[in-house]
Amino acid sequence: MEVGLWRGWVCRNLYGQMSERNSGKLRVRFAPSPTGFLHVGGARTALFNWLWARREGGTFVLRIEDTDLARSERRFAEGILEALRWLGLDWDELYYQSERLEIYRRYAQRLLDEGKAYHCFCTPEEVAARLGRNRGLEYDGHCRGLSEEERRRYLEEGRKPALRFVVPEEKKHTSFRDFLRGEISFERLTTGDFVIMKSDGTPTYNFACVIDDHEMGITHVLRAEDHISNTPKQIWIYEALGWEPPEFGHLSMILGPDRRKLSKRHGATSVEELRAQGFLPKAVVNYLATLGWSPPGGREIWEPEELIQAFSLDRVVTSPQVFDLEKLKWVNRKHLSRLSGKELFDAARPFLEWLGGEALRDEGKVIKALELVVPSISTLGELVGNPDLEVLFRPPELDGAVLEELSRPPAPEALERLLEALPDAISREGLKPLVHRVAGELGVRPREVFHPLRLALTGRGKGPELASICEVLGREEVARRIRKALELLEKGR
RNA sequence: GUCCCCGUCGUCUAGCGGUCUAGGAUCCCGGUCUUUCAAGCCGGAGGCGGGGGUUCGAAUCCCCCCGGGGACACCA
Repeated sequence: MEVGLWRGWVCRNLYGQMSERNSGKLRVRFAPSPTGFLHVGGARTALFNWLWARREGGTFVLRIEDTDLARSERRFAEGILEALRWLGLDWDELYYQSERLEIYRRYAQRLLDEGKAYHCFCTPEEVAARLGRNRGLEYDGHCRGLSEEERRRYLEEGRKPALRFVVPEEKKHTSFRDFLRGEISFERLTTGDFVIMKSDGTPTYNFACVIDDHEMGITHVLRAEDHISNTPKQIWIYEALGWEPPEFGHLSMILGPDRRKLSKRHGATSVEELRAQGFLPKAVVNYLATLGWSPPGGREIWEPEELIQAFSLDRVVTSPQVFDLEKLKWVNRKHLSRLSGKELFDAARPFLEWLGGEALRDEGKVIKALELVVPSISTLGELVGNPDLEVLFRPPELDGAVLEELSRPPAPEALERLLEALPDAISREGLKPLVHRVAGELGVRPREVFHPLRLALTGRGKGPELASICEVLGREEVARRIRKALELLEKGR
Protein backbone atom coordinates (compact mmCIF):
# COMPACT_ATOMS: atom_id res chain seq x y z
CA MET A 1 0.00 0.00 0.00
CA GLU A 2 1.25 3.45 -0.74
CA VAL A 3 2.57 5.44 2.15
CA GLY A 4 0.07 8.28 1.95
CA LEU A 5 -2.90 5.97 1.74
CA TRP A 6 -1.55 3.72 4.39
CA ARG A 7 -0.98 6.61 6.72
CA GLY A 8 -4.50 7.82 6.41
CA TRP A 9 -5.77 4.32 6.80
CA VAL A 10 -3.81 3.49 9.86
CA CYS A 11 -4.65 6.71 11.61
CA ARG A 12 -8.32 6.40 10.94
CA ASN A 13 -8.36 2.75 11.91
CA LEU A 14 -6.36 3.38 15.00
CA TYR A 15 -8.99 5.79 16.19
CA GLY A 16 -11.76 3.45 15.23
CA GLN A 17 -10.28 0.64 17.24
CA MET A 18 -9.38 2.90 20.06
CA SER A 19 -12.86 4.15 20.64
CA GLU A 20 -14.54 0.82 19.93
CA ARG A 21 -12.30 -1.16 22.17
CA ASN A 22 -11.49 0.74 25.25
CA SER A 23 -10.77 4.39 25.17
CA GLY A 24 -8.35 4.05 28.07
CA LYS A 25 -6.24 1.55 26.21
CA LEU A 26 -3.68 3.81 24.60
CA ARG A 27 -0.45 3.88 26.57
CA VAL A 28 2.37 6.09 25.39
CA ARG A 29 5.52 7.33 27.02
CA PHE A 30 8.24 9.92 26.97
CA ALA A 31 11.64 8.56 27.92
CA PRO A 32 14.31 11.23 28.29
CA SER A 33 17.82 10.58 29.52
CA PRO A 34 18.89 13.00 32.24
CA THR A 35 22.16 14.04 30.67
CA GLY A 36 21.22 17.65 30.10
CA PHE A 37 18.33 20.05 30.02
CA LEU A 38 15.09 19.27 28.27
CA HIS A 39 15.58 20.65 24.80
CA VAL A 40 12.82 21.68 22.46
CA GLY A 41 13.07 18.51 20.38
CA GLY A 42 12.47 16.39 23.44
CA ALA A 43 9.73 18.71 24.57
CA ARG A 44 7.99 18.37 21.24
CA THR A 45 8.15 14.57 21.45
CA ALA A 46 6.80 14.72 24.99
CA LEU A 47 4.07 17.09 23.92
CA PHE A 48 2.86 14.94 21.03
CA ASN A 49 2.73 11.89 23.24
CA TRP A 50 0.90 13.84 25.91
CA LEU A 51 -1.58 15.38 23.49
CA TRP A 52 -2.29 12.00 22.00
CA ALA A 53 -2.76 10.33 25.36
CA ARG A 54 -5.01 13.08 26.64
CA ARG A 55 -6.96 13.14 23.40
CA GLU A 56 -7.63 9.42 23.53
CA GLY A 57 -8.11 9.20 27.25
CA GLY A 58 -4.97 7.09 27.39
CA THR A 59 -2.02 6.97 29.74
CA PHE A 60 1.08 9.11 29.52
CA VAL A 61 4.08 7.42 31.10
CA LEU A 62 7.25 9.27 31.97
CA ARG A 63 10.39 7.20 32.20
CA ILE A 64 13.77 8.56 33.14
CA GLU A 65 16.43 6.62 31.27
CA ASP A 66 19.29 7.00 33.67
CA THR A 67 21.21 3.79 33.11
CA ASP A 68 24.31 5.60 31.96
CA LEU A 69 25.83 6.15 35.36
CA ALA A 70 28.63 8.26 33.99
CA ARG A 71 26.49 10.83 32.25
CA SER A 72 23.22 10.85 34.13
CA GLU A 73 22.73 13.41 36.84
CA ARG A 74 20.03 13.73 39.42
CA ARG A 75 19.76 17.47 38.87
CA PHE A 76 19.08 16.97 35.17
CA ALA A 77 16.31 14.50 35.93
CA GLU A 78 14.78 17.00 38.30
CA GLY A 79 15.20 19.74 35.75
CA ILE A 80 13.37 17.73 33.12
CA LEU A 81 10.54 16.97 35.50
CA GLU A 82 10.31 20.62 36.41
CA ALA A 83 10.33 21.67 32.77
CA LEU A 84 7.53 19.25 31.94
CA ARG A 85 5.54 20.45 34.92
CA TRP A 86 6.05 24.02 33.82
CA LEU A 87 4.78 23.18 30.34
CA GLY A 88 1.77 21.56 31.92
CA LEU A 89 2.57 18.11 30.58
CA ASP A 90 1.45 16.03 33.51
CA TRP A 91 2.29 12.37 33.58
CA ASP A 92 0.27 9.47 34.92
CA GLU A 93 3.17 7.22 35.88
CA LEU A 94 6.82 7.88 36.56
CA TYR A 95 9.72 5.42 36.47
CA TYR A 96 13.46 5.56 36.87
CA GLN A 97 15.40 2.89 35.03
CA SER A 98 18.12 3.00 37.65
CA GLU A 99 15.60 1.55 40.09
CA ARG A 100 14.73 -1.34 37.81
CA LEU A 101 18.10 -2.95 37.26
CA GLU A 102 16.96 -6.27 38.75
CA ILE A 103 14.28 -6.54 36.10
CA TYR A 104 16.73 -6.10 33.26
CA ARG A 105 19.12 -8.59 34.80
CA ARG A 106 16.38 -11.17 35.08
CA TYR A 107 15.50 -10.94 31.40
CA ALA A 108 19.15 -10.79 30.42
CA GLN A 109 19.70 -14.03 32.28
CA ARG A 110 16.82 -15.57 30.44
CA LEU A 111 18.28 -14.65 27.06
CA LEU A 112 21.62 -16.01 28.20
CA ASP A 113 20.06 -19.27 29.33
CA GLU A 114 18.22 -19.64 26.06
CA GLY A 115 21.38 -19.07 24.05
CA LYS A 116 20.02 -15.85 22.56
CA ALA A 117 22.79 -13.84 24.16
CA TYR A 118 26.33 -14.58 25.24
CA HIS A 119 29.05 -13.22 27.47
CA CYS A 120 31.66 -11.11 25.77
CA PHE A 121 34.98 -10.51 27.46
CA CYS A 122 36.43 -8.17 24.88
CA THR A 123 37.21 -4.73 26.18
CA PRO A 124 36.00 -1.82 24.06
CA GLU A 125 39.65 -1.11 23.33
CA GLU A 126 40.25 -4.60 22.02
CA VAL A 127 37.21 -4.45 19.79
CA ALA A 128 38.30 -1.08 18.49
CA ALA A 129 41.81 -2.37 17.85
CA ARG A 130 40.47 -5.27 15.83
CA LEU A 131 37.97 -3.26 13.80
CA GLY A 132 39.86 -0.04 13.43
CA ARG A 133 38.31 3.26 14.28
CA ASN A 134 36.01 3.25 11.30
CA ARG A 135 32.39 3.43 12.03
CA GLY A 136 30.03 1.08 10.35
CA LEU A 137 32.03 -2.00 11.17
CA GLU A 138 30.30 -4.72 13.11
CA TYR A 139 31.51 -6.59 16.14
CA ASP A 140 33.36 -9.62 14.84
CA GLY A 141 31.75 -12.21 17.07
CA HIS A 142 35.01 -12.94 18.81
CA CYS A 143 33.34 -14.24 21.97
CA ARG A 144 30.38 -15.93 20.34
CA GLY A 145 31.70 -19.45 20.56
CA LEU A 146 34.04 -19.23 23.52
CA SER A 147 35.11 -22.55 25.04
CA GLU A 148 34.80 -23.22 28.76
CA GLU A 149 38.56 -23.04 28.93
CA GLU A 150 38.70 -19.58 27.40
CA ARG A 151 35.88 -18.36 29.58
CA ARG A 152 37.68 -19.51 32.68
CA ARG A 153 40.88 -17.84 31.63
CA TYR A 154 39.17 -14.51 31.06
CA LEU A 155 37.38 -14.80 34.39
CA GLU A 156 40.65 -15.54 36.11
CA GLU A 157 42.09 -12.41 34.56
CA GLY A 158 39.39 -10.60 36.48
CA ARG A 159 37.45 -9.58 33.42
CA LYS A 160 33.80 -8.71 33.79
CA PRO A 161 31.80 -9.79 30.78
CA ALA A 162 29.25 -7.78 28.89
CA LEU A 163 26.26 -9.55 27.39
CA ARG A 164 25.80 -9.52 23.64
CA PHE A 165 22.62 -10.26 21.77
CA VAL A 166 22.94 -12.79 18.95
CA VAL A 167 22.07 -11.24 15.60
CA PRO A 168 21.88 -13.81 12.82
CA GLU A 169 23.06 -12.51 9.48
CA GLU A 170 19.73 -13.21 7.78
CA LYS A 171 17.89 -10.94 10.21
CA LYS A 172 19.79 -7.89 9.09
CA HIS A 173 17.63 -7.59 6.02
CA THR A 174 14.50 -6.44 7.72
CA SER A 175 11.65 -3.99 7.88
CA PHE A 176 8.93 -2.66 10.12
CA ARG A 177 5.82 -0.58 9.84
CA ASP A 178 5.93 2.96 11.10
CA PHE A 179 2.50 4.36 11.86
CA LEU A 180 3.53 7.77 10.59
CA ARG A 181 5.75 6.80 7.68
CA GLY A 182 4.57 3.45 6.44
CA GLU A 183 6.89 0.58 5.64
CA ILE A 184 10.55 1.19 6.46
CA SER A 185 12.86 -1.51 5.19
CA PHE A 186 16.57 -2.03 5.54
CA GLU A 187 18.67 -3.61 2.86
CA ARG A 188 21.18 -4.71 5.40
CA LEU A 189 21.41 -3.29 8.85
CA THR A 190 25.03 -2.83 9.89
CA THR A 191 24.67 -4.26 13.33
CA GLY A 192 26.73 -7.05 14.72
CA ASP A 193 25.93 -8.81 17.96
CA PHE A 194 25.21 -5.77 20.08
CA VAL A 195 25.66 -5.35 23.79
CA ILE A 196 22.52 -5.51 25.88
CA MET A 197 24.11 -5.59 29.34
CA LYS A 198 27.28 -3.64 30.02
CA SER A 199 30.06 -5.18 32.04
CA ASP A 200 29.05 -3.01 34.98
CA GLY A 201 25.70 -4.77 35.11
CA THR A 202 23.58 -1.98 33.67
CA PRO A 203 21.50 -2.46 30.55
CA THR A 204 22.10 -0.61 27.30
CA TYR A 205 19.43 1.64 25.90
CA ASN A 206 17.99 -0.76 23.35
CA PHE A 207 17.58 -3.48 25.92
CA ALA A 208 16.17 -1.47 28.80
CA CYS A 209 13.86 0.29 26.42
CA VAL A 210 12.31 -2.96 25.21
CA ILE A 211 11.96 -4.45 28.65
CA ASP A 212 10.31 -1.32 29.96
CA ASP A 213 8.02 -0.65 27.05
CA HIS A 214 6.80 -4.20 27.41
CA GLU A 215 6.56 -4.22 31.19
CA MET A 216 4.81 -0.87 31.19
CA GLY A 217 2.32 -1.99 28.61
CA ILE A 218 3.23 0.69 26.10
CA THR A 219 1.02 0.29 23.05
CA HIS A 220 2.56 2.95 20.84
CA VAL A 221 6.09 4.26 20.78
CA LEU A 222 6.14 7.77 19.38
CA ARG A 223 9.66 9.12 19.33
CA ALA A 224 12.06 11.05 17.12
CA GLU A 225 13.53 9.96 13.83
CA ASP A 226 16.97 9.28 15.22
CA HIS A 227 15.57 6.05 16.63
CA ILE A 228 14.50 4.57 13.32
CA SER A 229 17.56 2.38 13.01
CA ASN A 230 17.19 1.22 16.60
CA THR A 231 13.73 -0.08 15.97
CA PRO A 232 14.65 -3.32 14.19
CA LYS A 233 17.10 -4.19 16.96
CA GLN A 234 14.41 -3.65 19.51
CA ILE A 235 11.96 -5.72 17.56
CA TRP A 236 14.47 -8.59 17.54
CA ILE A 237 14.61 -8.42 21.31
CA TYR A 238 10.82 -8.53 21.54
CA GLU A 239 10.86 -11.59 19.34
CA ALA A 240 13.60 -13.27 21.35
CA LEU A 241 11.55 -12.77 24.48
CA GLY A 242 8.40 -13.95 22.74
CA TRP A 243 6.67 -10.61 23.09
CA GLU A 244 4.41 -8.68 20.78
CA PRO A 245 6.14 -5.39 19.93
CA PRO A 246 4.23 -2.13 20.23
CA GLU A 247 3.49 0.05 17.24
CA PHE A 248 6.26 2.47 16.31
CA GLY A 249 6.02 5.95 14.90
CA HIS A 250 8.87 8.34 14.25
CA LEU A 251 8.62 12.09 14.34
CA SER A 252 11.06 14.28 12.46
CA MET A 253 14.01 16.08 13.95
CA ILE A 254 13.98 19.72 14.92
CA LEU A 255 16.78 21.64 13.25
CA GLY A 256 18.57 24.90 13.83
CA PRO A 257 18.51 27.74 11.30
CA ASP A 258 21.51 26.11 9.63
CA ARG A 259 19.42 22.96 9.10
CA ARG A 260 21.53 20.93 11.45
CA LYS A 261 20.26 19.10 14.47
CA LEU A 262 19.31 21.70 17.02
CA SER A 263 21.96 22.06 19.68
CA LYS A 264 23.30 24.41 22.31
CA ARG A 265 25.20 26.52 19.86
CA HIS A 266 21.90 27.53 18.27
CA GLY A 267 21.08 29.64 21.31
CA ALA A 268 18.05 29.06 23.47
CA THR A 269 17.16 25.47 22.80
CA SER A 270 16.12 24.15 26.17
CA VAL A 271 12.77 24.81 27.70
CA GLU A 272 14.58 26.02 30.81
CA GLU A 273 16.11 28.77 28.73
CA LEU A 274 12.82 29.65 27.10
CA ARG A 275 11.30 29.89 30.54
CA ALA A 276 14.13 32.12 31.72
CA GLN A 277 13.63 34.36 28.71
CA GLY A 278 10.04 34.88 29.66
CA PHE A 279 8.08 32.75 27.25
CA LEU A 280 4.71 31.63 28.52
CA PRO A 281 4.40 27.86 28.90
CA LYS A 282 1.25 27.74 26.85
CA ALA A 283 2.92 29.73 24.10
CA VAL A 284 5.75 27.22 23.98
CA VAL A 285 3.21 24.39 23.92
CA ASN A 286 1.26 26.17 21.20
CA TYR A 287 4.33 26.75 19.05
CA LEU A 288 5.77 23.28 19.54
CA ALA A 289 2.43 21.72 18.70
CA THR A 290 2.49 23.40 15.32
CA LEU A 291 6.02 22.22 14.60
CA GLY A 292 5.26 19.11 12.65
CA TRP A 293 1.54 19.09 13.22
CA SER A 294 -0.85 21.36 11.41
CA PRO A 295 -3.96 22.44 13.24
CA PRO A 296 -7.22 22.09 11.33
CA GLY A 297 -8.50 25.30 9.81
CA GLY A 298 -5.11 26.94 9.91
CA ARG A 299 -5.81 28.58 13.23
CA GLU A 300 -2.57 29.67 14.87
CA ILE A 301 -3.36 30.42 18.49
CA TRP A 302 -4.57 27.66 20.77
CA GLU A 303 -5.01 27.05 24.44
CA PRO A 304 -3.57 23.73 25.62
CA GLU A 305 -7.02 22.24 26.23
CA GLU A 306 -8.05 23.17 22.73
CA LEU A 307 -4.96 21.50 21.33
CA ILE A 308 -5.94 18.29 23.07
CA GLN A 309 -9.30 18.38 21.37
CA ALA A 310 -7.86 19.23 17.96
CA PHE A 311 -4.83 16.94 17.95
CA SER A 312 -4.71 14.04 15.56
CA LEU A 313 -1.93 11.93 14.17
CA ASP A 314 -3.02 12.20 10.56
CA ARG A 315 -1.99 15.85 10.51
CA VAL A 316 1.54 15.10 11.67
CA VAL A 317 4.25 15.52 9.03
CA THR A 318 7.54 13.66 8.90
CA SER A 319 9.79 16.21 7.25
CA PRO A 320 12.21 17.98 9.54
CA GLN A 321 11.42 21.39 11.02
CA VAL A 322 13.56 24.43 11.64
CA PHE A 323 13.05 25.97 15.05
CA ASP A 324 12.03 29.57 14.46
CA LEU A 325 12.43 31.76 17.52
CA GLU A 326 10.76 34.68 15.73
CA LYS A 327 7.57 32.75 15.25
CA LEU A 328 7.68 31.60 18.85
CA LYS A 329 7.94 35.24 19.88
CA TRP A 330 4.90 36.10 17.83
CA VAL A 331 2.92 33.25 19.38
CA ASN A 332 4.07 34.39 22.79
CA ARG A 333 2.94 37.95 22.09
CA LYS A 334 -0.48 36.66 21.12
CA HIS A 335 -0.76 34.68 24.33
CA LEU A 336 0.51 37.56 26.42
CA SER A 337 -2.25 39.73 25.04
CA ARG A 338 -4.82 37.15 26.09
CA LEU A 339 -3.86 37.04 29.75
CA SER A 340 -6.03 38.56 32.42
CA GLY A 341 -4.46 41.17 34.66
CA LYS A 342 -3.99 38.70 37.45
CA GLU A 343 -2.49 36.07 35.15
CA LEU A 344 -0.17 38.63 33.69
CA PHE A 345 0.94 39.69 37.14
CA ASP A 346 1.70 36.14 38.20
CA ALA A 347 3.55 35.36 35.00
CA ALA A 348 5.54 38.58 35.07
CA ARG A 349 6.37 38.46 38.76
CA PRO A 350 9.78 36.78 38.38
CA PHE A 351 10.80 39.47 35.92
CA LEU A 352 9.94 42.39 38.17
CA GLU A 353 12.32 41.91 41.06
CA TRP A 354 14.57 44.64 39.75
CA LEU A 355 11.84 47.20 40.44
CA GLY A 356 12.18 46.57 44.14
CA GLY A 357 9.70 45.28 46.67
CA GLU A 358 8.24 48.71 47.36
CA ALA A 359 7.09 49.12 43.76
CA LEU A 360 5.45 45.71 43.72
CA ARG A 361 3.35 46.27 46.81
CA ASP A 362 0.45 47.80 44.91
CA GLU A 363 -0.66 44.88 42.77
CA GLY A 364 -3.38 46.90 41.09
CA LYS A 365 -0.91 49.46 39.92
CA VAL A 366 1.56 46.85 38.74
CA ILE A 367 -1.14 45.20 36.69
CA LYS A 368 -2.10 48.49 35.07
CA ALA A 369 1.54 49.22 34.37
CA LEU A 370 2.05 45.79 32.83
CA GLU A 371 -0.99 46.19 30.64
CA LEU A 372 0.58 49.34 29.25
CA VAL A 373 3.97 47.89 28.56
CA VAL A 374 3.27 44.30 27.57
CA PRO A 375 1.76 45.04 24.14
CA SER A 376 5.16 46.22 23.01
CA ILE A 377 7.18 43.22 24.13
CA SER A 378 7.54 39.67 22.90
CA THR A 379 8.84 37.99 26.03
CA LEU A 380 8.48 38.77 29.70
CA GLY A 381 12.26 38.94 29.89
CA GLU A 382 11.99 42.23 28.04
CA LEU A 383 10.41 43.64 31.17
CA VAL A 384 13.72 43.50 32.96
CA GLY A 385 15.18 46.97 32.90
CA ASN A 386 12.39 48.11 30.61
CA PRO A 387 12.43 51.93 30.63
CA ASP A 388 8.73 52.28 29.84
CA LEU A 389 7.96 50.20 32.88
CA GLU A 390 10.56 51.71 35.16
CA VAL A 391 9.30 55.18 34.58
CA LEU A 392 5.91 54.22 35.95
CA PHE A 393 7.49 53.45 39.31
CA ARG A 394 10.44 55.81 39.50
CA PRO A 395 10.67 59.44 38.37
CA PRO A 396 12.88 59.76 35.30
CA GLU A 397 16.26 61.43 35.20
CA LEU A 398 15.81 64.34 32.83
CA ASP A 399 19.07 64.57 30.96
CA GLY A 400 20.50 67.56 29.17
CA ALA A 401 19.01 66.77 25.81
CA VAL A 402 15.55 66.38 27.29
CA LEU A 403 15.82 69.63 29.25
CA GLU A 404 17.06 71.33 26.12
CA GLU A 405 13.94 70.18 24.30
CA LEU A 406 11.71 71.19 27.21
CA SER A 407 13.18 74.66 27.29
CA ARG A 408 11.99 75.38 23.77
CA PRO A 409 8.62 77.11 23.47
CA PRO A 410 5.88 76.35 23.79
CA ALA A 411 6.96 73.57 26.17
CA PRO A 412 7.50 75.53 29.42
CA GLU A 413 4.30 77.46 29.00
CA ALA A 414 2.39 74.30 28.14
CA LEU A 415 3.66 72.51 31.23
CA GLU A 416 2.69 75.38 33.49
CA ARG A 417 -0.80 75.54 32.13
CA LEU A 418 -1.20 71.78 32.39
CA LEU A 419 -0.07 71.91 35.98
CA GLU A 420 -2.61 74.57 36.81
CA ALA A 421 -5.40 72.64 35.19
CA LEU A 422 -4.44 69.29 36.65
CA PRO A 423 -6.65 69.15 39.72
CA ASP A 424 -9.84 68.99 37.72
CA ALA A 425 -8.79 66.96 34.73
CA ILE A 426 -6.40 64.05 34.77
CA SER A 427 -8.58 61.01 34.29
CA ARG A 428 -7.89 58.73 31.40
CA GLU A 429 -10.62 60.39 29.35
CA GLY A 430 -9.84 63.85 30.63
CA LEU A 431 -6.29 64.24 29.41
CA LYS A 432 -7.00 64.58 25.74
CA PRO A 433 -9.53 67.43 26.07
CA LEU A 434 -7.21 69.11 28.52
CA VAL A 435 -4.24 68.95 26.18
CA HIS A 436 -6.34 70.17 23.29
CA ARG A 437 -7.61 73.05 25.38
CA VAL A 438 -4.12 74.08 26.41
CA ALA A 439 -2.94 73.75 22.82
CA GLY A 440 -5.80 75.94 21.74
CA GLU A 441 -4.97 78.58 24.29
CA LEU A 442 -1.37 78.61 23.16
CA GLY A 443 -2.24 78.48 19.52
CA VAL A 444 -0.16 75.35 18.85
CA ARG A 445 -0.85 71.82 17.65
CA PRO A 446 -1.80 69.29 20.32
CA ARG A 447 1.38 67.31 19.72
CA GLU A 448 3.39 70.31 20.87
CA VAL A 449 1.72 69.93 24.23
CA PHE A 450 1.64 66.13 24.34
CA HIS A 451 5.31 65.80 23.63
CA PRO A 452 6.63 68.06 26.42
CA LEU A 453 4.27 66.38 28.83
CA ARG A 454 5.63 63.01 27.82
CA LEU A 455 9.19 64.22 28.28
CA ALA A 456 8.44 65.69 31.66
CA LEU A 457 6.70 62.56 32.88
CA THR A 458 8.93 59.90 31.38
CA GLY A 459 12.08 61.54 30.13
CA ARG A 460 11.58 59.73 26.85
CA GLY A 461 10.16 60.67 23.50
CA LYS A 462 8.30 57.42 23.00
CA GLY A 463 6.33 54.96 25.02
CA PRO A 464 2.79 53.90 25.77
CA GLU A 465 -0.22 56.16 25.44
CA LEU A 466 0.15 59.22 27.64
CA ALA A 467 -3.32 59.24 29.12
CA SER A 468 -2.78 55.74 30.42
CA ILE A 469 0.59 56.71 31.82
CA CYS A 470 -1.06 59.54 33.70
CA GLU A 471 -3.70 57.22 34.99
CA VAL A 472 -1.12 54.79 36.34
CA LEU A 473 0.97 57.55 37.91
CA GLY A 474 -2.00 59.27 39.50
CA ARG A 475 -2.66 62.98 39.69
CA GLU A 476 -0.25 63.64 42.54
CA GLU A 477 2.70 62.04 40.83
CA VAL A 478 1.94 63.70 37.52
CA ALA A 479 1.90 67.09 39.23
CA ARG A 480 5.09 66.29 41.10
CA ARG A 481 6.93 65.39 37.92
CA ILE A 482 5.75 68.42 36.02
CA ARG A 483 6.76 70.63 38.90
CA LYS A 484 10.14 68.94 39.02
CA ALA A 485 10.68 69.52 35.31
CA LEU A 486 9.74 73.17 35.65
CA GLU A 487 12.13 73.55 38.55
CA LEU A 488 14.98 72.10 36.53
CA LEU A 489 14.14 74.41 33.67
CA GLU A 490 14.18 77.34 36.04
CA LYS A 491 17.57 76.32 37.37
CA GLY A 492 19.04 75.84 33.94
CA ARG A 493 17.94 79.27 32.77
C1' G B 1 32.14 4.08 4.10
C1' U B 2 27.18 1.49 4.83
C1' C B 3 22.11 2.02 5.80
C1' C B 4 17.70 4.92 6.66
C1' C B 5 14.56 9.23 6.48
C1' C B 6 13.07 13.80 4.24
C1' G B 7 12.43 17.63 0.00
C1' U B 8 5.78 23.32 -1.48
C1' C B 9 7.48 30.98 -0.30
C1' G B 10 13.73 32.56 4.16
C1' U B 11 10.78 29.74 8.18
C1' C B 12 6.13 26.73 9.91
C1' U B 13 2.53 24.69 6.81
C1' A B 14 -2.45 23.64 3.52
C1' G B 15 -2.62 20.60 -0.60
C1' C B 16 -4.27 13.37 -1.18
C1' G B 17 -4.86 13.65 -10.02
C1' G B 18 -8.68 18.68 -12.41
C1' U B 19 -11.84 23.49 -7.80
C1' C B 20 -3.86 25.74 -7.96
C1' U B 21 -2.66 31.97 -12.60
C1' A B 22 -0.55 26.92 -5.32
C1' G B 23 -3.97 28.96 0.15
C1' G B 24 -2.76 30.51 5.41
C1' A B 25 0.87 32.09 9.27
C1' U B 26 5.58 34.24 10.46
C1' C B 27 9.58 37.26 8.83
C1' C B 28 10.60 41.42 5.43
C1' C B 29 8.71 45.84 2.72
C1' G B 30 4.84 49.63 2.02
C1' G B 31 0.40 52.04 3.70
C1' U B 32 -3.07 53.22 7.65
C1' C B 33 -4.44 54.46 12.69
C1' U B 34 -2.16 57.26 16.94
C1' U B 35 0.34 62.76 20.87
C1' U B 36 5.40 59.19 19.97
C1' C B 37 7.30 54.02 19.54
C1' A B 38 5.25 49.35 19.42
C1' A B 39 0.81 46.73 18.83
C1' G B 40 -3.59 46.66 15.58
C1' C B 41 -5.64 46.99 10.65
C1' C B 42 -4.85 46.95 5.11
C1' G B 43 -1.67 45.78 1.03
C1' G B 44 2.88 43.79 -1.40
C1' A B 45 7.05 40.75 -2.38
C1' G B 46 8.35 35.59 -1.97
C1' G B 47 7.70 28.69 -3.27
C1' C B 48 6.12 23.15 -5.74
C1' G B 49 14.91 20.99 -5.99
C1' G B 50 16.03 19.03 -11.30
C1' G B 51 15.07 15.59 -15.27
C1' G B 52 12.35 11.82 -17.29
C1' G B 53 7.85 9.04 -17.46
C1' U B 54 2.18 7.61 -16.43
C1' U B 55 -2.30 10.52 -17.67
C1' C B 56 -6.84 14.19 -21.58
C1' G B 57 -4.74 16.57 -17.10
C1' A B 58 0.45 16.19 -12.00
C1' A B 59 2.66 20.11 -6.39
C1' U B 60 -0.12 15.54 -5.99
C1' C B 61 1.45 8.70 -8.90
C1' C B 62 6.33 6.03 -10.73
C1' C B 63 11.79 6.14 -11.85
C1' C B 64 16.56 8.51 -11.85
C1' C B 65 19.52 12.46 -10.23
C1' C B 66 20.55 16.31 -6.85
C1' G B 67 20.18 18.42 -2.09
C1' G B 68 19.46 18.20 3.24
C1' G B 69 19.25 15.44 7.67
C1' G B 70 19.92 11.14 10.76
C1' A B 71 21.86 6.36 12.45
C1' C B 72 25.81 2.98 12.57
C1' A B 73 29.19 2.71 20.93
C1' C B 74 29.79 -1.48 27.05
C1' C B 75 25.43 7.07 24.91
C1' A B 76 20.46 7.37 25.19
